[in-house]
Amino acid sequence: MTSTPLADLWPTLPGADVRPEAAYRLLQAAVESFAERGFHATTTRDIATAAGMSPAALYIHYQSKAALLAEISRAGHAATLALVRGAVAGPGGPAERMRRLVEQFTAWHARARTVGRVVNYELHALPEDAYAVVAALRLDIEREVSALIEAGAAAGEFQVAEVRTAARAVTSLGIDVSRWYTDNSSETPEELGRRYGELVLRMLGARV
Amino acid sequence: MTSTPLADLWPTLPGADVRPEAAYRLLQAAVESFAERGFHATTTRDIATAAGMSPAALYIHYQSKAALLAEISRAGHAATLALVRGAVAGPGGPAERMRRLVEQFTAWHARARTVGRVVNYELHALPEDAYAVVAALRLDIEREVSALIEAGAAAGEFQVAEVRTAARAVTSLGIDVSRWYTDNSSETPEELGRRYGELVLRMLGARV
DNA sequence: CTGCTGACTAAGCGCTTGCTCAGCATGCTG
DNA sequence: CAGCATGCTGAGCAAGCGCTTAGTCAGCAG
Repeated sequence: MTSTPLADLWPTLPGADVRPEAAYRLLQAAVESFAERGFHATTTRDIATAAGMSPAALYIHYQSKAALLAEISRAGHAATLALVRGAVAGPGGPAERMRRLVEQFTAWHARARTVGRVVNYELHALPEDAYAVVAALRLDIEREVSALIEAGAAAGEFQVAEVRTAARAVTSLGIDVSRWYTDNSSETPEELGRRYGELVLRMLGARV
Repeated sequence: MTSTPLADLWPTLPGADVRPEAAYRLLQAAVESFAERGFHATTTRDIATAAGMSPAALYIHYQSKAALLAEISRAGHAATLALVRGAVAGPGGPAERMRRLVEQFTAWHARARTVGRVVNYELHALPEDAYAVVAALRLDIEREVSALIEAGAAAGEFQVAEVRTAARAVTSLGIDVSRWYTDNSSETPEELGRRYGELVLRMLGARV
């Protein structure tokens, strides 16, 4: 069993209430298969079998294999954006907000690494229209981080030469966690989050 | 045309002298196809056509589609390890060596991003024996970075709470560059390298 | 010229893929 | 009870896959 794939993640999402239990099982099976083998190496038989059904059942709940990927990617990005906005909107100055953002962003990419892998590394397999939706969400995430760094620089809490580069580095660190984090990793997602929060604040020139 | 895929990279590698020109063209075509679409979404017809041959010609120079991937991955990892060792072996104290390492590591992942994508994101498609070879090289890379951070901490040049986590963050930042860097990126690979070098030194608590 | 070699192609084999469809069990409605 | 919708399966189709095979042809030694 992988740890906390989407059971805690999906139901709370706006517009992502996966109604029949069978559809949810298919979604879960697809996330795990796509994360492990990649979209193209996963067959519809893999997904259906993992969900305890025949291949034909998949097409009652989703239009195609690609539609499953699109739904996973959309909901995963929406969840990430919500997490980022929640952290930024909380109390405190830019440094405190940034620490919270990195802690949660990092912990999420460790805990929900299966979803994270699909979300970040299977973009190229998305149909064009689904990609457009997801690209807009990614831009929003980047803008939130950039705005926070800008605010910190303006307040004199951060010293950064280039806001865009710094923002890239911050999101990059978090995203890449979903690539390398495993069950065998010595740190819990929360520990890793705290340590990354510390590293990022120093990177941004905040007095820690 | 993508920028500097392997023309400048391959011939200098130990044990990777791709002799017949046709075999080299196939390798180049495979790198670009795997980077763009992924291993499983790339067909042998794609590769052969891009190299200006019929599908059957591929099997004269390589045993299988997977053998092509294995060769790309092996040589790419060997090149990265050589780059890391070169930077660490150079003159100066830990901070100076680390700056050089990050500058070159980052610039390489931007410049040779097609190779970088295959090397870092297609590991799961490798046959078991090829994976073992590559895993050993990756461990060597991680050890070089960890040792350098340890040396810096011992010399009082770095302040790090956890060496392993810091090493992960350093390599992670560089690797992820190959995911997001494009021809449209506003910074050159070298500019990006210098900026990342600065960020990493601050992250490690060095006085900059 | 002959005989041979190594790089290559046209054709296609056996298999797997994403997806479809006729049919069946179940449970709700009148 | 009939009538019908829902959720699902077994069987299988057309297309495309990695890879093989038989054969062509340029180049070169004798």
